[in-house]
Amino acid sequence: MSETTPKVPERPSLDGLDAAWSAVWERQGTYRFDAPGDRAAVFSIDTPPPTVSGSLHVGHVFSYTHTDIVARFQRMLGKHVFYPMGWDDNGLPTERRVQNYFGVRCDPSLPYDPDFAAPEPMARKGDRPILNLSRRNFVELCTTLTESDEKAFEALWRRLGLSVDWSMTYTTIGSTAQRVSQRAFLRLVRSGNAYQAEAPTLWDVGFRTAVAQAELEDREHAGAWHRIAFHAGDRPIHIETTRPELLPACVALIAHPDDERYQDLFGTTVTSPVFGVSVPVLPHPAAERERGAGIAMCCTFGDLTDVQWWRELHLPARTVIGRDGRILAEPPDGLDDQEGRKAYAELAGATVRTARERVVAMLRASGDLDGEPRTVVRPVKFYEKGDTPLEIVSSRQWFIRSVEHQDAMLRRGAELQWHPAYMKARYDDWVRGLNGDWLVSRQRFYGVPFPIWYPLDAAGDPDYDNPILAVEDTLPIDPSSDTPPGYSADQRDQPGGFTGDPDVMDTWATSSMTPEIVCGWDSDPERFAQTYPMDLRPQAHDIIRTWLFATVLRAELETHSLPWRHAALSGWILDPDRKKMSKSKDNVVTPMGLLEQFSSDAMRYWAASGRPGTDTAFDQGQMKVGRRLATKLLNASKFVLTIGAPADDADVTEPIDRAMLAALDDVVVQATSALHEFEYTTALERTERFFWSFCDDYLELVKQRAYGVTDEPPSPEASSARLALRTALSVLQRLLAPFQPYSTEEAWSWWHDDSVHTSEWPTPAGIVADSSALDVAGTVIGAIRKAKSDAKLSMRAEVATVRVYGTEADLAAVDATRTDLTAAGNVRTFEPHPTTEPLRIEVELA
RNA sequence: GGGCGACUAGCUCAGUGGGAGAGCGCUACCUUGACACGGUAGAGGUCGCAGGUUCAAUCCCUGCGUCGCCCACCA
Repeated sequence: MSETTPKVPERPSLDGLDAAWSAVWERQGTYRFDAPGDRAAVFSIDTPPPTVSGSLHVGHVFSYTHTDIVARFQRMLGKHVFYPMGWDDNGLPTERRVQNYFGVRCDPSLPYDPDFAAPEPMARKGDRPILNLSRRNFVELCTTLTESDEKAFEALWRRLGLSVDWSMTYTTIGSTAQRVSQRAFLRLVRSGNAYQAEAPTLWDVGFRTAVAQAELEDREHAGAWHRIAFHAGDRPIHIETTRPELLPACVALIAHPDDERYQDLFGTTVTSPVFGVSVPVLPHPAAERERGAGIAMCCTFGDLTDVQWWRELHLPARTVIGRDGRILAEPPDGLDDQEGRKAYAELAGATVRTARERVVAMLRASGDLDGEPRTVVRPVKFYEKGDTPLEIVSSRQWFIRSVEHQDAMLRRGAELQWHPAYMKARYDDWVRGLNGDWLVSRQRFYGVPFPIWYPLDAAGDPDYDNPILAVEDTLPIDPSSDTPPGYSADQRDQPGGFTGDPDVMDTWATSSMTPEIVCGWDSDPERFAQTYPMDLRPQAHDIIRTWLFATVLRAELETHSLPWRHAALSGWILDPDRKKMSKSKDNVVTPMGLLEQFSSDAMRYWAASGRPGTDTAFDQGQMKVGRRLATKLLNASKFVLTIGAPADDADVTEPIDRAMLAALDDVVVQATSALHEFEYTTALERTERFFWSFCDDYLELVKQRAYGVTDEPPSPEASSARLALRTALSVLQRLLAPFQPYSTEEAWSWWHDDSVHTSEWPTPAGIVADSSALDVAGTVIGAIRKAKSDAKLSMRAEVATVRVYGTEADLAAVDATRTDLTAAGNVRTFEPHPTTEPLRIEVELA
């Protein structure tokens, strides 16, 4: 670091610092990554690319600050910090936002309109008819909107002071991400780790796409138990169901093998009411005797147990619900009864809800509804971004093998260093509970397409068993517009020609490749060697089962290693009432508004108060405190720097000065070790505590001595104080720099040419000193202050006598700091009284 | 049903096998040559409950309670 003659403003202020210093950092490339040629000298961070579907909220400010604190610490340790930013613009959230924002829908059957111009945003939902767009026009619109969102995101991050290298920014829809994602996928296909299958899959009828196990969530949903009679000859067999509309999809009744009530029925058939379909009664151990009537209606498909029975008992499929969530026009095979077909015709085209009402009416009319439906609220599976309950439909989908890698995943989880450590349990739970391979295809538009085509046979049907894989050199490709090798463009969708895979990949299938994308896995071997495996994955704990798991899986499959050494999980932001921060509230309190109101340093201070993994309350009080700390640092710096320089040959000689520096050494050790463990909260707390006592006690005590009688030349005593003050200030500015980059940079700039953020992290100076000078002086000045406060006097009030009762050591400490105490307390005389008792002070005011 | 975490002052949270802490808020006071976006002092807690281990437990062990979350089940 290069010290200069201090230039301190008349009245330091936080106002304007954010804009001024962000511009300087950008201009000077302060956070630019330069490859050192040595992996050990790099600290690489796998930043979470925030979803671009609206705006960032205070929760983002919270967790991204945590990462930045670590990045700044590592940079000051001398590491070359590899810290890119990404935007997750690919995927459903963007599509939904574009649909709602512009009032449009994608219709892939429409032709591309090259002259299409983006419509004005809708003022209110539904204020004009929905506009249908071709896939390509729709994708272009998605790109337009995300680009403007990303600009706003970057502006916020710069304002917050994230020390990312903005020259390395990536997007998950960008060509690099597409290429990496497609290349990795092709390799998985070749190695057999990706495959396609026609299978029952969880399906969101709102978005009309398959979804993965990881994207499910349970929600409390109101329904009703219906007790319905099947018929074994004249004998009614009652089942209970919450989904009577699936009655025409029933393929069997199932009871537990040991259930005495149904022994005589096993192997026989019964007839469904209304629809008159004959179905077998079968035993299966997954049937629970205690639940409902103890005998279940197995349908195509009501839930995952139905799928299990269908599979294990080799039952037929009777699909009645279409991909749009409506009852199919044609009745399923096996529904042959005339009356039954008539009944079905009344359901065709109806929504699930309407169909349910109609089936119940039919059952009531036929006398097969026993009693009235009993309402019940029970958990139902939803797609986490959807708003209708999931259905299960059979469809052709791509999967990535994960079940067979379970053990390897558990081993990787154990290798990874978790912060906090207990978060590993969530990962283990998830891996152990995997019940199927990862479904990665989505029947959507704005995403990375599968780099795959299928030959069409003479009848024009795709040959799914012999997919045509794209050539890796040509990636990224879009099979809906690019032509596969060996074919010409006019053979598209023609018998004997080819067709492109219509689907796109799940967002996680791309974002699980972020380490490979940013480190140059397939494009920059040199960078890859220097940055991968990465050092840190910071992320929120709610996406352990998705992002974290998927990234570990992909790294295992591609590079047979962990993608990073450490995972740091941050918590959520809660409302002051401890509920998860609500959207409505968040719109009122925007992050940019808060940054403007409190300053970036203040917001960062609040963020730093949330420990890793811990949910934290949104607390403007903490922001005020952070602002106070930043202001205090400016003022204390001004004071120390304007009080005058120590003599050239100055030394820290006074016991109290040495004691202060020794205590600071201790703080440096503690803060450093805490930051190494990602315990930034502890580091800040230790530093801050020292800083306030430095200002309120030490500084007040040595003030008068530091001023000195004359400035030229300063006395050895004055020099000792001045040198100690400057030494401590330098250390404190650096200790606080990761937390409060703006105020520390400002104050540092008053006496240095370089940036505090590229200066060296402080190390202990190795000062050995008896702490009693500082401790005893603190006790004495405390007693003096209390006496004055009790007497409701100014702190400047004169003290006649201070009587000190204490051991020889205590009295010696008082003697050593007598000059400082006399000046700071405005004391006339000290009277030492040797005792063996603990230190006691009597103050006699003048 | 299984698991993880939390429970300490009115609020937000540190903390340690031996003295119960910080900040905010509150009360009173102080404009002292960095700072009123400041300073000084004060009031305020049976450390969720019950057992156990220990010379000693807020801390370790067991059980329970409340809250939050994760996973599973959901005919």
